[in-house]
Amino acid sequence: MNAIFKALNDPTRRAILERLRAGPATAGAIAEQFQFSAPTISHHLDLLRQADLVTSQKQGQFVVYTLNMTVFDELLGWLYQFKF
Amino acid sequence: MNAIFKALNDPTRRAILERLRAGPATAGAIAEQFQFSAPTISHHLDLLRQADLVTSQKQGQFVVYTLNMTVFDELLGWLYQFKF
DNA sequence: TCAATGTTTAGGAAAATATCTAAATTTAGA
DNA sequence: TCTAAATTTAGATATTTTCCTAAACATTGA
Repeated sequence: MNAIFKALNDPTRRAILERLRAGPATAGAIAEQFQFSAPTISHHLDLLRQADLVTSQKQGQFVVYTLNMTVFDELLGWLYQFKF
Repeated sequence: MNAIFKALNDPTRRAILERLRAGPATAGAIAEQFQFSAPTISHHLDLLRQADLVTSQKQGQFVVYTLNMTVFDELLGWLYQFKF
């Protein structure tokens, strides 16, 4: 839970998640959309992966990142305790 | 949105929210449940209030904090974009 | 009015975070 | 095999965050 909220507590990382809604993308393609350096984006992706919000698969020299929806269920479960 | 995720990115603050599920409580009553000093808890409550996750009313020398559920809807809305 | 109680504000120290550049690693392809 | 491209790792710095103690503020009630 800690890792999830930590990962979500950054506008760039949330924007990356929103980008991945459109489908998987390579680290480079993701980095292009932001003004930050590739290492900075790589670090953000690492935090998202630590929270299991994304998965990554190496494809040749590329690394493809994919949104992992299952973690959102855990988050929704936490939030719903406040609704009822 | 930023303020909400910032407020939720701390285990003590999340515990405070869970405490308030049981009903409103004074700053002092909340502080008693944790090992931290009163000023520290006061600061956490301030961040929760900035995110509008709680409201506060002064009642005499006490300040009563109440969970504000309406913000959770905003959060749920953000999360649901990933589900569909 | 004065002392006690509840809470917040101020100021500061230690730890965590976000960012950068430079360097290392891995793979593709000439 | 060598070079170029994609990505990550390492190391450094600036900012933010969390926590503390001391002080200030506000309210109650003797």
